[in-house]
Amino acid sequence: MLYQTTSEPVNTDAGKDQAHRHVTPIVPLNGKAIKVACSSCNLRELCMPLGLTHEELDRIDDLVANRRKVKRGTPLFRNGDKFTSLFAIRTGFFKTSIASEDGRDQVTGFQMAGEIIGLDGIVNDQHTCDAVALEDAEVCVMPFDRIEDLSNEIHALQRHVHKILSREIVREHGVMLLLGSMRAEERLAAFLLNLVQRLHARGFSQSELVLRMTREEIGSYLGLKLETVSRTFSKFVDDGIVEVKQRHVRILNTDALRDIVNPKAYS
Amino acid sequence: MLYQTTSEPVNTDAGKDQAHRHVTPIVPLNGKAIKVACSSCNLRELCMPLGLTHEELDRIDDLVANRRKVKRGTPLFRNGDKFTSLFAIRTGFFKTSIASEDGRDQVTGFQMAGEIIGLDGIVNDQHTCDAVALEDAEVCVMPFDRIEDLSNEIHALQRHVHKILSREIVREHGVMLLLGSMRAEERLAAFLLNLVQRLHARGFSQSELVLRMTREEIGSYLGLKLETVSRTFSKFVDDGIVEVKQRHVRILNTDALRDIVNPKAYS
DNA sequence: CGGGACGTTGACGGTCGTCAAAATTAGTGG
DNA sequence: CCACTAATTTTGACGACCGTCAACGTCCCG
Repeated sequence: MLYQTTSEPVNTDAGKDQAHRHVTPIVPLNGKAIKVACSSCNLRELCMPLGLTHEELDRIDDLVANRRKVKRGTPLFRNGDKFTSLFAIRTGFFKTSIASEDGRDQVTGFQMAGEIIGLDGIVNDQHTCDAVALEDAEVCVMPFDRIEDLSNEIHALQRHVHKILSREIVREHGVMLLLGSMRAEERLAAFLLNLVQRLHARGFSQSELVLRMTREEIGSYLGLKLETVSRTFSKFVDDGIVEVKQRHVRILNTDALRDIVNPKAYS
Repeated sequence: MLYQTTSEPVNTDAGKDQAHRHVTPIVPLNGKAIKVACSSCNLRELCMPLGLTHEELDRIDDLVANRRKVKRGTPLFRNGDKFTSLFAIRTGFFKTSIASEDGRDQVTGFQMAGEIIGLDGIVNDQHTCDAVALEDAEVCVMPFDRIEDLSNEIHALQRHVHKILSREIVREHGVMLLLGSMRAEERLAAFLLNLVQRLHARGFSQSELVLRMTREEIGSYLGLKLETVSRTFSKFVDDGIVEVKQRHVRILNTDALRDIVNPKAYS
């Protein structure tokens, strides 16, 4: 059998069975959360620029106005909401999606700890997508006018903001390639490789992961119907490439997944 | 018949038969192009922030290091090129595309006068897509370090840069929706409506346009094969929605196109 | 005027969407 | 803790949409 019990953790690294457990918990002090401090946050290297001076680090702490908890299934923001802040994910897992007038919707991304969410709102001072927590989450609220003010003084921050925006553009180019030219198996293989790579960068296993989203949400992201996603998972299992037990996935053959994404890549 | 001769202009507005003819020509002075000046450019409202003071406008002129002509079929930049500058399109028409390792490629956008190109290069100081002129073009070269320096002093410019990046993210969300959930007819209808809307914002007709790209390039952008694009055009013609003569398109029924994109939108 | 790029159309097949039913799990309230 | 209901997932059968392959037509440019 794949796992002893389905409720058992999947991650092999002890102490990391819960997603993002390695994040410092917030200790209440007199019933109030202690001061937010990027400078002492162990996700800093993921969301903040490197190479800041000590003084700059202190000032960066002011970026975060407060933190906000978001319960699973609850929106962090919705299409049409006024845009005031970007959000850095401390813990939890989000999806962003847009809806067309006639009710179609498209998941535009899945975001995890250390990633920045809300960039879509800058252009019209209003969010154009929904961001929903797929598990209980906590985010750092960074008012955008503070970001703009501070990035005038800290050049590395200005540069960092530009890079974050540009990175999102490049990421979406990749999704366009996926949606525009890949078949179902290629899409799902690329999706799994991307997820596991990002999780690994956060200290999780390279080969095991827990999907936080439904088959339907995966399908929406990949431009497939949920039945196709399910069938494709089953095919991967038949081929011995992965083991799947509900949302627990173990990758048995990473190279096979890579070959699926890149059929004719010789090296 | 549709047009008297195929070489005749399609745009109904006299004096705008050539795309972007309304752009001020660059007058050579002593064999050298005259000084670049955003402050006197009639595309300013498209690429630059509004509401600048006179003094700020003068400084903005320094953003553009020089201009560069790009011949049809020639790249403005290529994947892997070092990133130094953003480019504002003065005249002409571009496509941007990315290639996967195994040779697939995906057109990620078509850009016209007043639009900014090169945003993908910021994150890793290196371009990640190819930008190729689809007709003879001219761009303003804006070194990105100048942009960053100047946006520290001119708040409206900083804000503007953020909005341009965010706008591109939102645009790509729309493309993802199209690629992920629309059928061929819907995709092509959305494509035509988008193109004609952008052209109209530049003073061209609301109902006629000249495609600067091949069926294959349209197909790559829309996630379709060129035959499907061609067939879908033919269907639109059969249905009396558009007239098509090669790359000349006249939209006869805009509402029908909207209905195709948004099948169940009642109002 | 000739060659090459581009576009159109037809026939056919594969991939994936649709519809349906059943199985498994998760969530809720007693 | 358990029972019950809703949500999610799996699997099958079938068909539509679009990709593939091929042939032909048109346009453009030297």
